[in-house]
Amino acid sequence: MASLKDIAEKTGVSIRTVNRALKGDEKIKEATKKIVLAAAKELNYIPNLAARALKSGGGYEVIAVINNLHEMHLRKFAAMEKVLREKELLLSIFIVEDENCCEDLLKRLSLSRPAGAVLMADYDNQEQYDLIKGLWKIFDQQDIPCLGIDLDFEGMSQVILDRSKAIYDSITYLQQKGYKDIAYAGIEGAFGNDERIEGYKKAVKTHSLKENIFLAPLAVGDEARVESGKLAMEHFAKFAKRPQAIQFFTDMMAVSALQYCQQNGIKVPEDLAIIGFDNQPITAFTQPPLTTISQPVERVGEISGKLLCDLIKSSNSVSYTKFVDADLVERAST
Amino acid sequence: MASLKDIAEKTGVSIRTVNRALKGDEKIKEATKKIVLAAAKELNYIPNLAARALKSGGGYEVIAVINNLHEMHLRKFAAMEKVLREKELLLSIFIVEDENCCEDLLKRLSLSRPAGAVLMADYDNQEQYDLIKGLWKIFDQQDIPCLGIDLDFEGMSQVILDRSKAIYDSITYLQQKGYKDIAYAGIEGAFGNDERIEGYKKAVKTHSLKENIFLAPLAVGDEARVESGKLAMEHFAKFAKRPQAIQFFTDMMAVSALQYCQQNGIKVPEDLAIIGFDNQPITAFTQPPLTTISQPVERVGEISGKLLCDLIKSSNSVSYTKFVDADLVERAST
DNA sequence: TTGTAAGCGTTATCAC
DNA sequence: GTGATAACGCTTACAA
Repeated sequence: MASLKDIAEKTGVSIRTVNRALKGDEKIKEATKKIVLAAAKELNYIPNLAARALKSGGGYEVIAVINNLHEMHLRKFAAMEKVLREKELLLSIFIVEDENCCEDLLKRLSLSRPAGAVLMADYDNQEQYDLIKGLWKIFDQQDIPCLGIDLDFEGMSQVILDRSKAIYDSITYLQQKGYKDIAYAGIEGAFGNDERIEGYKKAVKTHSLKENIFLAPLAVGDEARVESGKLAMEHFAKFAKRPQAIQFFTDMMAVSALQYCQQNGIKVPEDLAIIGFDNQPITAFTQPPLTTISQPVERVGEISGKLLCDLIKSSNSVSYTKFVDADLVERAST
Repeated sequence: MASLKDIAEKTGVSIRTVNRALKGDEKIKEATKKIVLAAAKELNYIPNLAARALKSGGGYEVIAVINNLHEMHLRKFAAMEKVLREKELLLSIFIVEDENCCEDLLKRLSLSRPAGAVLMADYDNQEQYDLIKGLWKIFDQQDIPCLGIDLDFEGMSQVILDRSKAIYDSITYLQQKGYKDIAYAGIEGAFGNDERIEGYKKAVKTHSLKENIFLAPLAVGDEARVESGKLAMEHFAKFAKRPQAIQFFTDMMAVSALQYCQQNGIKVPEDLAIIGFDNQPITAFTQPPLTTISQPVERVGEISGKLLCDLIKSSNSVSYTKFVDADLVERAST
């Protein structure tokens, strides 16, 4: 593997001059520069980033911390990695397993000091929240620039999906389609539920609708989510008049509601319009295909990558918050 | 940021001794070691990987190459990362974007030379196949131990799901449940289709069944897979007697078939039993829940991690192939 | 058991 | 314009 030294020897100039030629910005005779560049090309010179990082003090990798494995996260990874790669940063992943994760992270950091970190972890309960906040504190203490995605620790830079606006928009969309009695079915205390309710209430107010909210109790896991969809449908069935449209907390709930409708002879969207949240792969293939709210994962990843690069470069401790808009994916359930 | 030098100064011993204490494996007085370790902890010492890599030339990380983003892969990552972490290896991801991936990889390798690599990329067509094989050749040329997961380049070490056995087992299961006319619906030329057919044919022979195979044309993407499920159902509908059970190439196809049945008044499993392949999250919640074949992602990840560690350690160029058994997940569709 | 010192490839400060 | 040379933090042969 050719180094500056090799090029220097080959061309007969000093290492410093080779360096100047390669960097391009410093004063150097055109002729020398040409010769050096030719030699560099011939020797297949590739700069050694480890050496560069050593000299300049900075690490050259970004740790992505993640606990809940979803395709969504991976796609954010992908978009982020693309941005980071351009800045010659590597993306390294750290998977949160259990309550030892803080120790694990410290151990991980003892293997290499990253230039920055992204917390993509999410939480379902207080314990997890505390745990993840602990991870952030470690980065903070170590002065490692850290960006949270869909996380809201005070003082941390973050990229957040604007759930409130997303729901406001979806309710508005339903209202414009002519639906009048529009309900929201969420999950008490789940991450992002409050923001959704906020958007719902705002839309209800703006369009002078009747507020109709059902909250299922918090429970973790896919099965629980499916169960909550059924719970919601059973709740609304108790009343004389069913709502004309329901915005669900999540696709899982919505899909489950769809099944309930199928089993109980409720026609979607004629009798009841349904909107999910997340745009999971299934939703395109349900019966009928589900209208849903799509988190723009690529955009989130890209923005996060860029923001993190800025944080790494600037290294002042200001924290930024960036909101990202969701997209409404219209399908046959509305 | 504390360095060996800082610890040395604080404790009054030489850098070399600090290094020995931290490494642990060399001869050193217990007392000295204790003092040094305490100081290291107090100073929050984190080794500088750049410096280490610079000196020793060798990397401390494993690159995972991936192109098609699926939750499955991520879960393999997770299990693998756990194994690697124990060996003080970092997991770094490299996402394959396009036909420039070979150049990109070379560039990536100029940033850090990894200790090993895992190719988790999969392919749908010849071009992709060639591209990914190109990536492997780069690792091979650079003498970087490389493990393929569900990939079969000659001379490369690999961990492979035993699809043939999986299908043999599922057909046998159907036969033992009393089904007689058991069909296989696959996709011509898709990765793993031949192995599935092999297992199917073997089972047909063993149990003296009637061979009944339908192959949809190859097309890429989820929607295409769903479409092929419908194609398969339409194919089988043409005959006087529908098969009693169908093993599908993939969950997507099976789910689509399930929908077809619902729309056409075919009762599952009474009129027709259906088995998928992959155990995707949806399958637990379809109507009825789908019996499917589960790739033991955790086991695959773990085995891969261990095998890769062995490859890195031994550094001889023998290549290993390890087959992993799939699990049958029995649900209500059979 | 511990210490000295060289060197990995780069960058940057000086002096020429 | 160009070239010595020191330094980044770590590893490792060689001394002591």
